[in-house]
Amino acid sequence: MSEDDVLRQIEQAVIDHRLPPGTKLKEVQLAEVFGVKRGTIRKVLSRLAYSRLVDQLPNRGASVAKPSVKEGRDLFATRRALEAAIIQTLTPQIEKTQIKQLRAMLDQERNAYDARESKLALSLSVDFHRQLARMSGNSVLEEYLNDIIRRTPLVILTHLGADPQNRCRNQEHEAIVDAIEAGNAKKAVRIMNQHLLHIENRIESKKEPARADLATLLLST
Amino acid sequence: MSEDDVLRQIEQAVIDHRLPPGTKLKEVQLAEVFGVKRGTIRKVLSRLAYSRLVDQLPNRGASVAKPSVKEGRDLFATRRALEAAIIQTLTPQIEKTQIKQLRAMLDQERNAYDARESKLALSLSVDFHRQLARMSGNSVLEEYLNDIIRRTPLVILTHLGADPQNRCRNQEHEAIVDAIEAGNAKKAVRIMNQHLLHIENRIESKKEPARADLATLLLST
DNA sequence: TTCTTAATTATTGTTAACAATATTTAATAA
DNA sequence: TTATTAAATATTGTTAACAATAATTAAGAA
Repeated sequence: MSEDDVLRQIEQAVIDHRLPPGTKLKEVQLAEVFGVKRGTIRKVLSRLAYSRLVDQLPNRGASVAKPSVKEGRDLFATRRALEAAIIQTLTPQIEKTQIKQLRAMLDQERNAYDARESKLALSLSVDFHRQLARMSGNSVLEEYLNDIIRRTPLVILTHLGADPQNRCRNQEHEAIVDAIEAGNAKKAVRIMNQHLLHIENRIESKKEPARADLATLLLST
Repeated sequence: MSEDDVLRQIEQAVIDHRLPPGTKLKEVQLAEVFGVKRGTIRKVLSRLAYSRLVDQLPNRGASVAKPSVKEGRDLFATRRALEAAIIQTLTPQIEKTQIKQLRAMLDQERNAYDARESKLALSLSVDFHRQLARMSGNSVLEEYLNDIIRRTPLVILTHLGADPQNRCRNQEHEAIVDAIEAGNAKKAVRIMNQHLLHIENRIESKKEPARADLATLLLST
């Protein structure tokens, strides 16, 4: 199993919340599980740390990251900015064949939904956002959006749990493509913003978990 | 010398174009130069590769990245989107003391310019952009902007050389702060866009260096 | 010469042993 | 008991030797 394989496996385990936030990631243990040397694991862990999926402390190893509510909010706000830029770039230049391709993806997504294939639907829904980024033709926008997309499940999981409500709605995706096809970038951006805010607001409304501030806790009675 | 020190030194060497794009970065050589073990260099190189400052090919080592014209364009377009988001976030929430702080930075910047302290002026000019990001309070926006800022000198150097024209203009920075202070985010964004397009268009106008496509080269006579 | 192949050298990649640090357990004293 | 210290264990970090690959040079054949 290659370094990239190990990376993907751990990433997927985080997304599927088989590895909940805070889980300690021990090097020898992981090396045994995946049948690779410890050096491979060390490289993978530092890559995951770079993309903020794990926290690393010197001499104390790595653990699955626990993004704060603040980080979650900031992540979504940044995502809105990037997705808007993607739509504004894509809309005036999109080709008919690309519209068709997007429609085909939405059909698949809808089918998965209807068939209650929850996991597949989620994955296709993410693919839709990735595909818009790809079609924009701006590789840097694409790169950063993918980065954010990788970080998003951890935020949602940490603060909202695996509630099926915390997902993209298929109709909104369709409305976005409609607006793009009509050449109405502003409208597409507006729907995208609503679309993201729909999830974002659920985080927003959660309180930051009470800081473990001993002084406050003891004096508050 | 620590790992982070080595990273900074190499980064600075790239910015100062003491290490021009394409320069091979050999591990033992670097290890000797900085007086560290090869392992340290290997970690630094993979970090630099992650942030796209160096290219890494399996079994063929690392070299200073040579971003394409396309990548340069994409980078600037993304930067405009992020800087716009930063201004839009910052403008409605900025405090008087922060305005003062920005003004003080601009004074320093102007002084450096007037004193022909070219290198210092450039560095302060970059700090201005960083500071706006910081003040926005969105750590993810800040993180991504810093990423882009790190990549920018390489793009400029590769495609425009060390021409002093390729720099931020102090007056534009002042106009941006004026608009922010007036609570006019739209205007601030407009100026920021012009500001960035001023440099961006110089890349834009350059042709992509003729692809070393042998077939074309041979058949074109 | 010019091309091909082999040998040499240089460079990157991997590994296992060791070192340093953190964590847990056990032992002792109050 | 509880707190404190010491020992044992577990975990991460570093290193130097080795392996694998690439690049260079030398040698030989056309």
